[in-house]
Amino acid sequence: MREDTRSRIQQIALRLFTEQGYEATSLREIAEELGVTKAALYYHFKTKDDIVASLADDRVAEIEELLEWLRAQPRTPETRRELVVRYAERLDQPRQAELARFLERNQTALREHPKILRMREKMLEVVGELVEPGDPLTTRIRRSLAIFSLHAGMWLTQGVDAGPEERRKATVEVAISLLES
Amino acid sequence: MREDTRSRIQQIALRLFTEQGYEATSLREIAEELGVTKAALYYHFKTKDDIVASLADDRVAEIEELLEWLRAQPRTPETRRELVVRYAERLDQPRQAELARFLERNQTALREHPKILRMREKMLEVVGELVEPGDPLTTRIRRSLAIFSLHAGMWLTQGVDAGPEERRKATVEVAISLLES
DNA sequence: GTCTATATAGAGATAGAC
DNA sequence: GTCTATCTCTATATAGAC
Repeated sequence: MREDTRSRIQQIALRLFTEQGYEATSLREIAEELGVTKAALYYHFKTKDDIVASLADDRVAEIEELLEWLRAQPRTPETRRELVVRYAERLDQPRQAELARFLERNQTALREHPKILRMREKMLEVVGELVEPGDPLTTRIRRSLAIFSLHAGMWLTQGVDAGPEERRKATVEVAISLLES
Repeated sequence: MREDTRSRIQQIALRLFTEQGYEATSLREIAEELGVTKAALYYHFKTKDDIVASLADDRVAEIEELLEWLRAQPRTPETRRELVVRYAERLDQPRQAELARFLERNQTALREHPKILRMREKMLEVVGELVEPGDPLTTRIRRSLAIFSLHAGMWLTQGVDAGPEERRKATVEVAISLLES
């Protein structure tokens, strides 16, 4: 039982956008990998932009879910640690990892996309929940960097002689240490 | 006494590539801002790719200079701190800042560009000089993150009620703290 | 060193048949 | 839901005059 075509388009587009870049990937390429013609894509998505929008939606939903959870918790060090762990877990799912990579790597090309702006806002809100108004600037930077480092973590340890699980654990450990002070 | 056209092309291209993305910026736009025709650009640069190459060269040269200095020093905590300070100073020059932003934001579009590959190698070499073979994985991550955080620093503190100098100082402080352990 | 004019290619998108 | 065929636009790049 194969997946519906719409999902397959998203999946292939996501991979190609991530590998080659959004602008550098044509609808022809996507169609070819899917084994259909360009015109077929237009039945499922009104524009190329719509494909991006559908992808960004998934990521925004994930962040919003985390944000909702976060706001329902007391603002304690334990909550912040728990957020980092949850964030890392979500980011560890292959689909979310690829989505995040795509969105990071194509910031410029997508800079004015409404869905991307919304995602950026949501991320700022997450970081906002991690700090108090009176916190020093260095604390703000460190806490933001905690989230940021989860995205960078696997990249930073590439080429190191260690398994993915070990690398993941080390990344989370560093992120958590960035929450202190 | 106006600058030579070649430099002006680089300058305008760098700004547009950074603002809009490499693929999204056409030679027509660059020529228009410069006040000449597309054809004139081709006198100064053989291809669009050549413009990128000339830009990347500047950045690679800067990193290589730092790397040379670094390799001439003893591998001590003091040297690492000094590197972070020097790196931050270089990154604080407007041209290097813009170059770095351009190269970061267009990683995907430029992923196979020889000059970009070279730059990535050089960055890995810098990080390599900051760690010892026996260091734990978390140390590796933290030290890499120190450099990384200098790039992210100003972005992470955007919207915060603090002057650029204060933000810069705080960023360097966090970066240096990441070197410990 | 910059121009006009043009070649060539590929993009996103649509119409209408099946 | 997918096809063929085609429109329109814009891109990189080049030739050759001035």
